[in-house]
Amino acid sequence: MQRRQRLTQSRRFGQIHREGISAANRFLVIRALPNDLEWSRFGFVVSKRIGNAVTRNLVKRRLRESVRQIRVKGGWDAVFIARRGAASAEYRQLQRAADNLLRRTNLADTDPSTT
RNA sequence: AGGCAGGACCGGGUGACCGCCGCGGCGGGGAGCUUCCUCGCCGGGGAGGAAAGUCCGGGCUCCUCCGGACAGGGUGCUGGGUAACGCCCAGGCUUCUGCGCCAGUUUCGCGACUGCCGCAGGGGACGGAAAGUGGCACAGAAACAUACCGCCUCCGAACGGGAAUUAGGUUUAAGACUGCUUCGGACAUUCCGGAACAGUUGCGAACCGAAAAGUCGGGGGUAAGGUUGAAAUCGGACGGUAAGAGCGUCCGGUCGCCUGUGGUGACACAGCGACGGCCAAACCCCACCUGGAGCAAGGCCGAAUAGGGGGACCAUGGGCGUCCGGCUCGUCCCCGGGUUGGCUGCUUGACCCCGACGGCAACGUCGUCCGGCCCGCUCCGCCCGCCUAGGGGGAACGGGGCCGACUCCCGGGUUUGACCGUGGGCUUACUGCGGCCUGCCUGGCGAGGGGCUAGAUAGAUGGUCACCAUCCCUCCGGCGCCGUCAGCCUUCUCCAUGAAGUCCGGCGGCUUCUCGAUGGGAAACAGAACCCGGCUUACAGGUCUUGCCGACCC
RNA sequence: GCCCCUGUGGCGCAAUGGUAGCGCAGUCGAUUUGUAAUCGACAGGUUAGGGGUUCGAGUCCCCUCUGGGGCU
Repeated sequence: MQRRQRLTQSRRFGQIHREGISAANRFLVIRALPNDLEWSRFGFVVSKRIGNAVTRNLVKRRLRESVRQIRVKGGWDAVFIARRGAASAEYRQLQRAADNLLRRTNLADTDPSTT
């Protein structure tokens, strides 16, 4: 995932948290808000209650890989928040959970021609 | 083989596809005007032994004008190592466990207990308790200043002893005995009896008449003994004493402004003196160290917003106000601070390995602020050149090579002198040999080789597989072992449908061992965030090595 | 990343180095027709864990763990 696809500003995280739309399942929570760019940006929140530094990094890496594999519409900022079960989940379970949330918030690009 | 303990090390490997973050090179595009942004290709790099906990120590940065002292904090046997440390190494002391030896007590003996010493292994925040303050619950006489009981001694008085008056004393005196004299029995120096005198003893009577032990009170001595307690006034034995006491002796212990010897020192040994409870991870005293904050330190850049300070414009304008004075609002410029964002600090360092030398070890050292020459690289205010390209020249820093000088190290030779060791000698003078220091001369393929080294910033190593190695589980087969069945053979016998043994085969099972193979699973603790040195804590599995125990074989 | 604080019965809190306690909650009994209130009795603790100092540790010292807070 390239740098321009990442959320880096703390102010933007707070704005998305306050004003964005949300959805959740047992592994993840998503909050999303439109931006003015042609591409979408993502942020990942994995709190200390998930585990130690190794498992937190592992969860973030797996989430980035999952979002990279899924085609997403442009023009959105989305924040994924890991819930407690995400530490013990397999990679494929996380990928399915992320895909599920992106479809439910209508962010997934279902048209194969616009990739 | 295996087990235990210590030390050192590793912390899965290879490959494919898709991805991430720096670095170098080349190319395209954009901003822009010499540096950024972005895209593509190529090359190369990318988490640890603890990156962790943040318990110590340093570097680095900022703050205080500079310096000192106090407070506060820390450390605490000695010596060494280190940039430094609360870390490391060596040693000392102490303590625990095991073994051995010796002595004592006890036992018929075996043995048991106590103590000294030695060896091996483990532990120790290990200065000072005769500087002061404080604490030591309960129990106990008593917890550090004394003396409750007890023991000994002295004094006192009521008692007691001792009251129908004891021991004893004085007087009187019955009686007894002895000696001498004398009388009588017929006589007698003998036998019996009587009398006088002297001596001894003394029933009885009269009179006098204590003391000790013991009880109580008081004074003094003593610290042996005393239901306690975690701890009891150096421990044990003998002597000694009125009773006792390190009061004395022997064995042992602790301490010391003491003396001697050894050691750099802690300390040890011997002598002398003393015997003072424990607690300083209670206050404290002594010695030493220590300014505070921390990369979110600090520096730089640009923009926006609100407010602050200064200046200019006030001929003007708005608001308050009847008006004036006055207050407030305005426009422009500058200044510094805060917030936010970006850049920087930002990664090669007291680094690691091998070798040599020094050191028991930890660890240290392995050339030079020197001169000259050459090479490569960078830069240029000089020259040639239109100016680029290029060439020449120069400069400073760094790198490499060669030569010289100096220093160090090592080796050889030699002179003088001092010292040390050893020998000769008349134990004096003197002298032989060796060592060491210093001076001079001279020599050296001598002063080494290799390796690693991330820099993210919502925070980079992942996802999907394949194969190989490690371990575990399940299943199957072979070998092995056990049980059972029938048969062959051998031995015994009471000669049969008996008992025992052995081999092969069939069937069933497998706690363990070995080999092959199917399927499945496991693979730890854990993620750099300025950088190092330690400590502590977590950790699957594996490798090497040392010591001890130890099966089997020779 | 850095700097601090806390941990005691189910809950909230005490305890000078000397027997671990108080209130609420719980259980049983009494009282009441019954419940609440009230009264009486009872039970419940590895003082977060480990090690050390001390005769003796919840307390003093060291290490670890847990929960929480602050800086930005």
